Amino acid sequence: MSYMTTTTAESDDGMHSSIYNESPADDNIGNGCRSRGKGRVLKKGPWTSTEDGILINYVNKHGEGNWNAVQKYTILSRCGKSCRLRWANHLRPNLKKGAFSQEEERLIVEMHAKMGNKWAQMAENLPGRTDNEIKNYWNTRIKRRQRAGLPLYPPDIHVEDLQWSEEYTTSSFMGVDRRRHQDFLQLGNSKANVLFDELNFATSLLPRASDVSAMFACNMLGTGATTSRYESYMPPILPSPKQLRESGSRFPICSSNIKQELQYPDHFQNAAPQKSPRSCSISPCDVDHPPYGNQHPSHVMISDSHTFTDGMLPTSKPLFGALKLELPSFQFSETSAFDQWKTTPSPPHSDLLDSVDAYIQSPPPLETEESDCFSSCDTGLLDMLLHEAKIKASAKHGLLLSSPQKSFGSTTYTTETQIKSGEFDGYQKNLARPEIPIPTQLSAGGISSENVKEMGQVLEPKRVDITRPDVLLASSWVDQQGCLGIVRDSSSMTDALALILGGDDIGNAYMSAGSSSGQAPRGVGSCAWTNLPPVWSL
DNA sequence: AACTACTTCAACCGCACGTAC
DNA sequence: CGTACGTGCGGTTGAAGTAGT
Repeated sequence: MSYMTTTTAESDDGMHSSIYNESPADDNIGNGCRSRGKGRVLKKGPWTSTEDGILINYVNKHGEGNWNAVQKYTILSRCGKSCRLRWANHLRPNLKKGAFSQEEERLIVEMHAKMGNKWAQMAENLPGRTDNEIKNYWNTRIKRRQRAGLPLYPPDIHVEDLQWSEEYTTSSFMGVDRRRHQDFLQLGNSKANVLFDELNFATSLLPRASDVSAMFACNMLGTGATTSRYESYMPPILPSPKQLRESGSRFPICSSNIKQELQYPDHFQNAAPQKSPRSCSISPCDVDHPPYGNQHPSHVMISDSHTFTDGMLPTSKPLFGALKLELPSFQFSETSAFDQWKTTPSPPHSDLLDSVDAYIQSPPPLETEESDCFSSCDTGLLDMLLHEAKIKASAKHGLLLSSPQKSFGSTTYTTETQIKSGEFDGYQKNLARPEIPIPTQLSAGGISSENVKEMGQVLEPKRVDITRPDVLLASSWVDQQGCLGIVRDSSSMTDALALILGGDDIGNAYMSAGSSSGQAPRGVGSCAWTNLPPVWSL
């Protein structure tokens, strides 16, 4: 960075350089980021690899939290908030980068319907995803929908659901956050009964939380997780880009009858018998593929009349749009700084995106015929039905024995304890990389349980991805073989090394790791990040 | 190739809350 | 009890990238 200079300083991290900010933004230190400590001017703007390394080192040494102390203990001239943000959004282990899978998108839509712009809470339920990521995704989605003149939510999401959930869900169903909890405690009697009902509702959900955890586990497994009942949430068949393009096709609505059978996890169906209108879910065919008929009486149409209130939506304008139909997450986006860690090539999906553009730009006619729906959905629905039956049978045999480690809304579900089936053995062994790339043709062509089983076998050898930074950070070490020529940011990394290598232990370890591979020199940066010894835990 | 429009996303900002003193 | 500080959250911004002309 042009505004970076290095001078000499000392820190207890043994780094002998100081980073000063010559950015013109220096004088614009905001309230939340007051310049403190060592009389430094706090740097703003994009983070460099050097800074990342320093921060990672700090966290490994001192743990998360106490972010303002970063300035004290390192040469990093960033405010605590900035450090926390950087760590949380980009550096912490087990972060999942790349496009959202359809399952994740579905969850986001559903959660947004339930809680509104509670990005942090949503992130808790999307392991590896950050609130910022979800927020960005959602905002993008809204823009798309606005442009396309499409409803924000699939029509299955009831207005009542939103009203209810907006008011209470975050403190009952999705976990008690600080602010809502206070509201909860301060509620007068007028709301107490209602709230008590909701609490019962929420409580009734908890015993079935294993289902939810399984859902998330499946999400994390990223395969559509065919052994999960929640596979039924997935659109059974994705139209090919060509189909989309040529037909201006939409994902049809599945009939409400079928929805009743398939769309609801049991805990949704059973949880609120007196509040059935509040059930809030999305049919398999609806997620991101909104039908365009007004088939549901409570079809949510965001309009200027503020159908949504309480800031449920960030805009009062019509919120419409179609979503891109992306393949399941491929861990790292093309633009991610970490994307070069991936060892498997991204499947081409530009066609798919193109098709979505076409899809967006050519909204289908309003009339949606059921026959259309079934013509597109029928095979998928059969698959779903069959598979649903399988799932239920499997579940009875203890296929999904797990239970969440914490309540639904207050934790990130780990998958380790959730999947006991032998069918998931492969996944269990590779939890560090829960998202398994799905070949385009498979994901786009519909996934049956058998398909995914096969996929699991086929993909098995690739599951251990020791090149992922989060794996590296989470695990203690990756041997030299982990250096696969992956360059995180070779130029800046070189700078980083130049900075870090001040004769300190870290730098030495760093250097030795990078140079001992016995391979032809690729440049220091090319291996440095993959060859990190347990240096970050020094 | 140059320009413009649009999209994406990292980072910032202000505010609210919790905690320590 | 009041204040300062640390942290987390949601909204917003703007740079970089991409697509279209």
